[in-house]
Amino acid sequence: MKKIMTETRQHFIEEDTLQAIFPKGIEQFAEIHDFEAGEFINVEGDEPAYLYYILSGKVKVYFTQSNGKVALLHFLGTHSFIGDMELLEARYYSKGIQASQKTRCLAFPTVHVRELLLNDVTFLRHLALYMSKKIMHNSAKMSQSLAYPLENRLAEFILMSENNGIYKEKHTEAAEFLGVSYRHLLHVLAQFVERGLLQKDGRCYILREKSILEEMATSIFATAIYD
Amino acid sequence: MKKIMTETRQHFIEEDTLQAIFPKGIEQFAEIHDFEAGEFINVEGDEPAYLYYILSGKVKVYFTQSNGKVALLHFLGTHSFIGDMELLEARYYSKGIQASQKTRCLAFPTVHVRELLLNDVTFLRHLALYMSKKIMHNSAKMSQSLAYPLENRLAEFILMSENNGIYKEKHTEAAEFLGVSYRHLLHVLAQFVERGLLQKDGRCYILREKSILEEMATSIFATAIYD
DNA sequence: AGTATAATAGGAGATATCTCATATTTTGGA
DNA sequence: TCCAAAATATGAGATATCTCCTATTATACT
Repeated sequence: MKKIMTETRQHFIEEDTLQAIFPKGIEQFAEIHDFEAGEFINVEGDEPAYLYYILSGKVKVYFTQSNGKVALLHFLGTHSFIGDMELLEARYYSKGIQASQKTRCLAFPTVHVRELLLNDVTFLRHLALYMSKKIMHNSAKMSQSLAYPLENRLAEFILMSENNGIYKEKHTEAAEFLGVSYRHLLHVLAQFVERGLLQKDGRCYILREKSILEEMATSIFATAIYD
Repeated sequence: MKKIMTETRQHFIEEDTLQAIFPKGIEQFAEIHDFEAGEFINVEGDEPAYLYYILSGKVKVYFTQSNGKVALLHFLGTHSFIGDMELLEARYYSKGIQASQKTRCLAFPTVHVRELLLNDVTFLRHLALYMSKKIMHNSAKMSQSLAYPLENRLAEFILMSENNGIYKEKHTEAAEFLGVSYRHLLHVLAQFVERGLLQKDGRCYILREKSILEEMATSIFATAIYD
């Protein structure tokens, strides 16, 4: 992880969008953290020291279940918060957060900004709105996703996690995330290869027919409620 | 729907829990609305005129999908909000809300309380916390639910929607909610009857072995993350 | 380096679930 | 009152998905 220093930092913090979200006076605490793909932003169980706001990139959220299996819970992209729940109520068990691509975040040290943020009406309003959108997005997704076979959900997952045309998630994690057996995931992946959508290259897969994958994936959301 | 008048009203509004959520000065706008089972609290698409806070009972949230099918989205119980998203941002398309049992709500006319609530730090904090819990609950549920066959999810659904030991949801709606085909739902229901868990009585089902149903249902949440 | 553990890979049979087809009954208006 | 639409029921065959099994690599730890 790399922290960016003053001049460049000012540049980001003065963005209009950020003015509309974060209160005056928070600039002095703002840092900018850059993470490489694969780097851990937070280790599961650790009290996160920062409230992050994603400026660019994408991260994965992990959680270890009681049976010891690690489950990929979801992805977060630009304009998402990390550590928002812990900011609201410290007792929450934090999850593992890993950068899935090169990711740049605004980072506020929790101890310094908690008071300020939790007493700022604009920030709280934004946070509530952010969460309400997330809830709607989740429930729309959930109700739809049950209705489609793995083929469609896998297409979406591949597009979500691909980098530069290369898909290389661990099958064990993908299976957990998609809620299917490892065996069946392999089966459908093999079908994709057979149909020429993917090309296997060692342990990775090269996306050969992105447009078809997109078509299969978007059919899930053709009837989705919210964007 | 019945509105409750002054003396009784005061009684509810002075509850400690409510003091901790809603700002001073809101009492003058507070109303108490009672709904009978089956009564509609909000008609889909109507701008809800009230922000509701459920004091007791249970409601169902409906949504009409683009294909015209009506889907049961979820249930809300005590301490839940109705109309919170619309309070935050009016443009949201409201859903249909129907009382599933006798339900009593605190009701605040949106036009009168929006300003007050959206500028109250305590309320916003509570709302954000409420939403963050909902998010966690949803995602825990989603990740778990995919992993279990209909048998378990149906057991949970029956317990959730049963009243006085009688289950009488429409099969079409239940199938939508559970994300399975109508045919399969009937199949599993028939199994339940055959095993003596339910007893068919005309168009209703009588719960015969609630403890077994509970066991099947809770097995879903044995490894759940949050309560 | 060597060994245990996790990840990859694929076969085969069992289940869960879907689709389609068809008949009957309810229900909500014209 | 009657009709069209929706809900209930059930059968049969097709698919999706699971479980169990067995091998073969990677990976991590000693």
